[in-house]
Amino acid sequence: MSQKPTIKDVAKAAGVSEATVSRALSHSPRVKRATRQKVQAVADQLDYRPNSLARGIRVKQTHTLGMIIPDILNDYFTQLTREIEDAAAHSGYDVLIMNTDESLAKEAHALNLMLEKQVDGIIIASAGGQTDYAKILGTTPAIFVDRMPPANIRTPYDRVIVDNVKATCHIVSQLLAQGATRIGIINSAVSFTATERLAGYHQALHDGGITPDSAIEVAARTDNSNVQQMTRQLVINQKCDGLFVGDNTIMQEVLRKLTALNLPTLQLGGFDDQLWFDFLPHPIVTARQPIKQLGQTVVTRLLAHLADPQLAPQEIRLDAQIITRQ
Amino acid sequence: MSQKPTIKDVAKAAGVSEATVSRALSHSPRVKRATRQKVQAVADQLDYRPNSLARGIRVKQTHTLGMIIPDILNDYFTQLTREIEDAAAHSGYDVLIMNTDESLAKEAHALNLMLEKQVDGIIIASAGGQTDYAKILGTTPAIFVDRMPPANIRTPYDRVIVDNVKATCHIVSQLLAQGATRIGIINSAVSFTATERLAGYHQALHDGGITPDSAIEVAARTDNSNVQQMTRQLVINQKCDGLFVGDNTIMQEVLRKLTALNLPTLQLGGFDDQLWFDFLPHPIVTARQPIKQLGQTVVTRLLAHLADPQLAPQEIRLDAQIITRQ
DNA sequence: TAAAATCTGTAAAACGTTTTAAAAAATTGT
DNA sequence: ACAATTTTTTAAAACGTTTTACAGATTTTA
Repeated sequence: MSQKPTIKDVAKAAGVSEATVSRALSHSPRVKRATRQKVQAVADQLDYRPNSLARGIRVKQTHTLGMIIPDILNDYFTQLTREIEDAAAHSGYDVLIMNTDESLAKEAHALNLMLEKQVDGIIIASAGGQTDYAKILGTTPAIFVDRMPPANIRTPYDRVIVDNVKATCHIVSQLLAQGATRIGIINSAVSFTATERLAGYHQALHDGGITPDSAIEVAARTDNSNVQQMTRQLVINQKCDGLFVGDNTIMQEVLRKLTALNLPTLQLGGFDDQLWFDFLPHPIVTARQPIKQLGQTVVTRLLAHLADPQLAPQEIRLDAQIITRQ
Repeated sequence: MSQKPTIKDVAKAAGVSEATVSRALSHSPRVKRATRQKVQAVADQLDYRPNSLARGIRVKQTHTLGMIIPDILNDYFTQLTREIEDAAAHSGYDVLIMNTDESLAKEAHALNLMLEKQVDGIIIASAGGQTDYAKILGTTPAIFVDRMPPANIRTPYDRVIVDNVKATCHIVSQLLAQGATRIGIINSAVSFTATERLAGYHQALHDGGITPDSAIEVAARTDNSNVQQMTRQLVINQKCDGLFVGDNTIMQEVLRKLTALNLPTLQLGGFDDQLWFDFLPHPIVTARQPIKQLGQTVVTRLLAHLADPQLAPQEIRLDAQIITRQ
């Protein structure tokens, strides 16, 4: 029946004031060694745990960061999340993670929730709409990672992202070097990164002296089962001997189709390396993002903004690592 | 410069008391239509968002559940997390997710944090130590999923879990039916589920009239790179023609070695189905856990306990689905 | 040993909400 | 028109902390 003990209970049991308990437990120098120990003992004995809600309301800080990701089932984002958690924990911050499922409604909900919970700052991998983040966020600091808001939206925030153009250009060039002559591209229809990856693809073709052919440039939604159809279209009808897939999740469906079609000579490239690519019959060329570094950079910058709200926003680009197999 | 608006600001701007604002925004019937609309308008205009910390401290409820998972990179747990988020959202609850990385220290930290944040209930996939959860949790309701505390620890909590014995027995029997005669097992050394899966393995051997051989029963840590060595030991030295792998993560290393060894006739079985198993040269037999149902059950039961703290704890077992390929 | 300085402790205010108790306003019945 | 009732609003208390301003001890200085 006993309710949770409060600081008042501890104070009474230790024969001391609430203020002293507070200070004793937060290792303030303003309490004698002896009393601190007495208070600590009583607190332990009662299993007292300070109510961080009450604390948060008083000190106007929660030591919590919010993180918004569009897809918790996407390996890339779970890895990124883990690195961000680590980096944050290192600085004494906790991370409240919310998954938006690529839905703008859920993203809005998540943002509101985080603001109501008074997170000190927010890390956003955007779901990609025309959201006016500045209006929603108000004075709360934020930072974007991987998925940035569209260019026509004014964002006074930092952005941390991999150089998609450069990386994609490398991958496609590598496919060309491996002998491909006609390389198709299947891109994500929604995400911010798609535009950049398409640019990189074009760059590589240009560097290789190849004229782009819009017939072999397609965009798909990740939940679209006709990715398989598109794959067939490109490799059979259009006779592509190379294929670049611009999205993690889409890659799965492409592989499913390729497995069925059994085309051992197709040159395949994609973004975001997966461990299990090693076990596939097809040697895939990928860009491995420097996820740890991304995570650390994000946290470092966000904390810097917490410390100094005047800090000018900037865009930080990191290089991906190209993985070739065989 | 402007600080976040509080209820007081809204009250002043709307020419009404704070109490009225509170009631207007929470759709209490005790405020006139006209005033509610006026208040709502002012609140919108000021971008007012109630401070849920303050609210939580007053009503002693946060409408938040905590969820503790041992490995955010393990597909099984991310999927489970997602289902739990969905189920919780459906009942108006949010989920605070924390990853323990299989570390008891991190698990303890996560538990404390959640309690301090006053979550209404906690969902635990245990990291597997001798933790006295009842002592830590105090009066906070909790429920275990997948990874339960060891049998020697008294737990007055619900437990939701798949029938590992039965599922493993099915898988191994299937491998036998497919022609395997000597099936080795590589199990996780740490997790709770390992014991049960070993039992299922023995059951299947017994059913098939085969005498177990402890030389081909090994346990590994997921971070242990000599999983590859163990694999070699079993399939080369011990001449196993079948292999059951009791853990998701360990499976990856096994596959790496098998790819190198190139043994097309080996019969392979594992727990937790992965989409990409479809793309592998080896047809793997797996148990697919009813993750959606697990998630829903967990949330339903936990909320039931919130509503009625007297509810007797019980263990709920669900059946896994066996997936055979080719 | 008195004055000054330093430690250690306390009472009360503050944080932003919700809710209780009571007052004010509107509505109803006669 | 006025009492009785019901509806709407408010002032103040409460939630569990931290912190400010102050006071009582203790130590240092001269």
